[in-house]
Amino acid sequence: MTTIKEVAKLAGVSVATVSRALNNSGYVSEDARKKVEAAVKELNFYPNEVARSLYQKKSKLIGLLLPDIANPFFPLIAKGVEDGVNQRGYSLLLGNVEEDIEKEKDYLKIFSQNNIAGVISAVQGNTKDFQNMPFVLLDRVKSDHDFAVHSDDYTGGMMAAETIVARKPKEIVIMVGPKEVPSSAVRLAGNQKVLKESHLDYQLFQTTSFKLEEAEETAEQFLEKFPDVDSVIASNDVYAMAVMKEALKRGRRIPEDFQIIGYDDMPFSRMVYPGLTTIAQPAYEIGYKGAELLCDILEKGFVENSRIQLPVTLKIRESVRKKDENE
Amino acid sequence: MTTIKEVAKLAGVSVATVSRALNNSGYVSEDARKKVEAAVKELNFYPNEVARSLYQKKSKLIGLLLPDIANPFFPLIAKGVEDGVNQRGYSLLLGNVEEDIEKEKDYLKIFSQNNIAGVISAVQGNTKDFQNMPFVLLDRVKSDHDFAVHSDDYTGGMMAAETIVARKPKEIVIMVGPKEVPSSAVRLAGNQKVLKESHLDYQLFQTTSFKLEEAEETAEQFLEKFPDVDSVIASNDVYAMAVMKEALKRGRRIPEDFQIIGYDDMPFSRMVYPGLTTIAQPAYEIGYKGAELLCDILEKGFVENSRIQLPVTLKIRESVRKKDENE
DNA sequence: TTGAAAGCGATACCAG
DNA sequence: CTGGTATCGCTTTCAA
Repeated sequence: MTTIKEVAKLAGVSVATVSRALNNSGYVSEDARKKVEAAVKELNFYPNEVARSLYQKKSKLIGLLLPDIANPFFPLIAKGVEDGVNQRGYSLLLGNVEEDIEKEKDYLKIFSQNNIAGVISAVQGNTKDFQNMPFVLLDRVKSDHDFAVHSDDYTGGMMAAETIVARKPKEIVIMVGPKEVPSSAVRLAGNQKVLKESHLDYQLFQTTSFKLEEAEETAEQFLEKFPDVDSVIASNDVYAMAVMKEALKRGRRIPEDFQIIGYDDMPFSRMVYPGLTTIAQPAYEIGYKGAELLCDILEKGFVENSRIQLPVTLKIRESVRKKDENE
Repeated sequence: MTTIKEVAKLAGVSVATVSRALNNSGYVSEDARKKVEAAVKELNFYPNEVARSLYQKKSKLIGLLLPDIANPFFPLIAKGVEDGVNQRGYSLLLGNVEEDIEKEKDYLKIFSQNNIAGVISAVQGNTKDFQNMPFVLLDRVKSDHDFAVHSDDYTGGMMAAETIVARKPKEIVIMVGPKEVPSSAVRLAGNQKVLKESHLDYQLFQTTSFKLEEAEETAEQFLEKFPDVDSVIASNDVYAMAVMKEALKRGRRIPEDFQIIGYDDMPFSRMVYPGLTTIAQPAYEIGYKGAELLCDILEKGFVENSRIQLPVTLKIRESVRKKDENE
């Protein structure tokens, strides 16, 4: 790697001048600038970020904390975050923490050791651990005063329930996401509001995780417990797909005598047969907006909207019946 | 952040002694060591990686280049890589390059600017661009002398074909992955060897991408071109699922009059109905082994096996017919 | 407008 | 065994 010193020598100026020319800071004569530019080009020079970061006490790196990169919802978020931070000249240090508090702390330490500029987290850990690092929370957001980007879970919950209500449900079961995940509770509230207003009965099935590995077993338990359920509001698309498969295996016809709606709209939800009806969260946008929000905080030091809520959309596919036109 | 200087002051020794104590390098008296440890604990000190990295010209970061993090095969690889490098004290700088040469170059530059220790890449770019960075290639491996971890594509190709051959195929079509991806050609060779030895006819359908977004359109074209195909060897699971859905939409019954085998065994392949029969690549292990290989190179400077080939396994699910027992 | 020099925080050489 | 100091590559005073 060539250094600023070599550039200075070739250009016949001091390293200070090179630095100023490169950063457009302070005065640099047109003549000096040209000489520097020529030298930079000739030597194919690009600055060492580590040295810059040491002096500035701030790197061009942003830490990304994810609960489970194998869950297809998060790669999309990651992609959005990556594009967002790249746009502003930052790169990502990856931290897949698997809902493990210790691992999260380890990563936060590593981030800090690397003079990270900020953290973007989709993990519902203790924000106290972030210490002085600026951070933005994604998706799983506590309802306090943090900077955050999330989607409209309450409306999403209502939309899911309305979709079912409008389709002659006989026996409704709501599959509720893990208690620790704040958005689960909000979605449930949305579900319940609609169901109560429609005076429809429903039952609850509490899950303990969003983990891929547990989906199939949970789906089995679910249908074991509610063998006659005909309308399911699932906790997310992964679990909806598992339930759908289990129902199909048991000979239920979808959507004729078994209908189901998921949540998230993963890339695969439209690729299965029958296509999964679901509430689409704008995962990529959540990531992208989160990145923008953090970069704004980092650069401007303040920000107009510290909480960004993104709309969800209903994707009707084949896993629910035709709408009851009499409604 | 507290620095080594503050630790030295509190411990009543020099920074040099603190450094030696922390790194177990050089001589440190028991007494001095204790004082340092006490001070470290009291101040909750941990070393700044940026400073260390500047001096050593090598950070504890490893760059990870991925073609498409939204493709469910790669998050698994990423998880394996992450666990593998974590184990050895490294962290990951993420680079999702989307099969874009320029983006790959940009990332390589960023990696270099951050004194990256090495690169793990699942992208088939030009290894010349890696310059002096040690690197390990995953999965999509050119057949030259690079360090690499990949799975046994030839055997995988044979297994896929054998699976079809043993199940009374009527009209076979092989969906061939993108020409630029080396493993596609190897798998095809494996397919063809088996098919030729069985004296079975087959047709080829060339795809141009592994991208999720193009799967559905490709699946449509595929069935448009081969409306009567009854046995498909797909290029990967994503495309297999898309074809499966398209076939189901067209009223084909799976597996009675349409059978299909995929490649990869993504997490979702077993969660769809009917379950997708496929050749499982050990994605997590590929990542993990790749990480180990790179760390060995970095630490030992050499390595016994520079190319690691992992076995693939056949996962029979419901998307193919019962085996013809007369074979 | 320029350059010399003092950091940033850690490592490692070398003299004591 | 220990501590002073040069060094890594870059930024930023400050004096000229």
